[in-house]
Amino acid sequence: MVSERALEVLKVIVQDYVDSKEPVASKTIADRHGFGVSAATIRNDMALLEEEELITAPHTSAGRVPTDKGYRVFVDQLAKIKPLSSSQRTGIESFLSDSADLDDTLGRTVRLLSQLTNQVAILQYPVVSEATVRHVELLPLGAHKLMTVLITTGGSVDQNIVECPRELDEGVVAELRAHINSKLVGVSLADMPGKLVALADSVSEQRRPLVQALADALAHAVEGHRTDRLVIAGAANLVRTEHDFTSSVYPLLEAIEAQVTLLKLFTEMQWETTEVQARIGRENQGPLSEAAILASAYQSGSERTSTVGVVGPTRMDYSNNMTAVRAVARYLSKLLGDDEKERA
Amino acid sequence: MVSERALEVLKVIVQDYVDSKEPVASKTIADRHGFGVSAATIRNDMALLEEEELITAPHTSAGRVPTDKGYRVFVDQLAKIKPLSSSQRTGIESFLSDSADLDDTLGRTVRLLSQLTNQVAILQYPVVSEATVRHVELLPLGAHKLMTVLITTGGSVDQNIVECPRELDEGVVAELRAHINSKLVGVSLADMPGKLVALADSVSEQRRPLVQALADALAHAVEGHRTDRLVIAGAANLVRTEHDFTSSVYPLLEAIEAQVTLLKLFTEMQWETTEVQARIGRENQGPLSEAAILASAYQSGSERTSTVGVVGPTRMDYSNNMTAVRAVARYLSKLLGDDEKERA
DNA sequence: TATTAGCAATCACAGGGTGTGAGTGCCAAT
DNA sequence: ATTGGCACTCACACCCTGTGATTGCTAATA
Repeated sequence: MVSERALEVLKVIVQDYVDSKEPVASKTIADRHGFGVSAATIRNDMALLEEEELITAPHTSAGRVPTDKGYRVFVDQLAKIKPLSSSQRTGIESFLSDSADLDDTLGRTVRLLSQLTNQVAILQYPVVSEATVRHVELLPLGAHKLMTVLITTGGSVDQNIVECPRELDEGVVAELRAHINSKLVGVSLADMPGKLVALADSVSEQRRPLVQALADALAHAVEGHRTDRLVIAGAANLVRTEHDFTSSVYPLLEAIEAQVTLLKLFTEMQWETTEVQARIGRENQGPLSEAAILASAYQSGSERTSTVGVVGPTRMDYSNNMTAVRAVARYLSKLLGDDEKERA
Repeated sequence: MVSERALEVLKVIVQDYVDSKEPVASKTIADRHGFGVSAATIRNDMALLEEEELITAPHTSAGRVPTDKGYRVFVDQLAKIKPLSSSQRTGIESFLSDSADLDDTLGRTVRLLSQLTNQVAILQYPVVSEATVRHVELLPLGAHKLMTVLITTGGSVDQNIVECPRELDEGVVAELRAHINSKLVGVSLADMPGKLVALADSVSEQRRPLVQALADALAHAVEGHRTDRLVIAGAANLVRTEHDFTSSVYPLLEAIEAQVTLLKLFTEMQWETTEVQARIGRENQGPLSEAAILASAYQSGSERTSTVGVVGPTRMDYSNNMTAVRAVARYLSKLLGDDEKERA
């Protein structure tokens, strides 16, 4: 078992190392922090911490560096979530004031988080699967194309383009629009697949091919709606901190761009325990095994939650970044969770 | 003036250097390519090319490397736009088959271009400023929020959220919706600002604050619509080719993410001359001065064109990449330019 | 038992010297 | 105009060494 002081030593090592990027020596600790003990004593504690695999020495005559496990203990037991600095506070508040459209808001938010943390920021799109259909718009694009627009009570808008075999006139389109809306408005997205099948059967033989195509397009929109997407900002920060990764950042950046790995990770996370979760180094498989991910859930509708977070090297300022992630998640909940009133 | 053969030598130097990343020696050229002259002769030509600042020697006993000017001559006079390889052709064709919604199509396309070139691919959103308003939808989000949805004949959809001072019931919303649509449908985006001012004056004193807020939101949508956006894919490729940049890629990646530099560049480009334009190295200011940009215009509506291209190190396979950029631009023109029929 | 001082041992790293080889530049010959 | 020959240059890799930082251990101490 490690002593109380040994844990303090670990804390100091993490903080110093994150700050300086240099392995931390026993002497430095004894000198700079008020432990009131000599370097030799610190060394004994360090030997203990090393036995527990919380720190490691890059080579014989170097100071110590935290291991993944060391960071984990730091995050779980030692890191205090600092209050926001005033500059961070004003940054967030200047965002609160400006309420533009959803895409814009999410884009700004993720860029804000990236700037607050100096890391790559990741934001999962809100998913509102309990939303219902608000309106379906049909929109002719030339003589042979029709655009479907699906608007849901969740506020999302999905567009699809459908090729039409025959020429269309505005009258037919208006008629179809009215018919489709009468059948679909109020239907929940979960029930859409069934209703869409019924839709094609509800029209005359002659119109069936076209309506079938429209139904497919809408089904595609519902499906694409379910499929999560990520908004990413600050990828340049990965390059800036490149030296913190032993291998190339290429596979990491590639994985972030491909999104699938992170989406999987976000889906698997359990939010019962803590507000901000951390995945550190080898706790992640594959290309993320040299990175740390901090993530927090935000309320994106009445029940569903989505995830927002940052990705960076394991050598990052956990306290500061966890604070920022939490603040941004709360901000998003406040902004998007309001809809709850509507359904309550 | 440089001789015909000297130009051939330049061509070989560019090709070899792009391929091997090593400075190209006179002996290598004489050996590997069928010039039928000795290395000494090649050296004379190389001295000539160096005088013209088309190539340069990194140090005394090294081969030669093309300068920015050398790449320029190569691109303008020597690079043949190769036909697409069969794998490239099948890649593009497998995309043509799948027509989903606009965002999805653009996203897929830019990822395709990135894969074809192994560079960062950039796609400017289609802008259709001559579009007119097709429909305006109002959508209550809880008791105090209203979402405006602006649908244009160009097929774009913009959403905005408006805070309402007072409670709203569905009847009022429906009334407003009908009124706003009666005033705005058919108005071109260019005329929108004026019409929106008139809109607020057309309602009763009591409703004016709300309608004014809605008008502002729509104005914001029109404005945001004009503001170009970029879709980016394959940023990881910049990291992969990092060693080709003398300074860090950080400022470059930052500039690409910030978009403004590239948007400015795209706007300034003149498309009368060639189908694919190149901007090489120091021809660009600031963070792009070590990069090369290949870009081509595509038809995004009846008159307006947008731009698609790639960004990479100056040491890139210009022939192949120009081919890919041109092919993708043509594909997009075919896909989006169809609307022309509608207006003809 | 916990702490400390002292000291030998280890090892990364930077600095300096050196040799090698690749490639050029130039000159005289063709 | 082209070529063979040769001296010259210079980056780079290699090795060697000294230095300094830091630890681990041991014996003394509170």
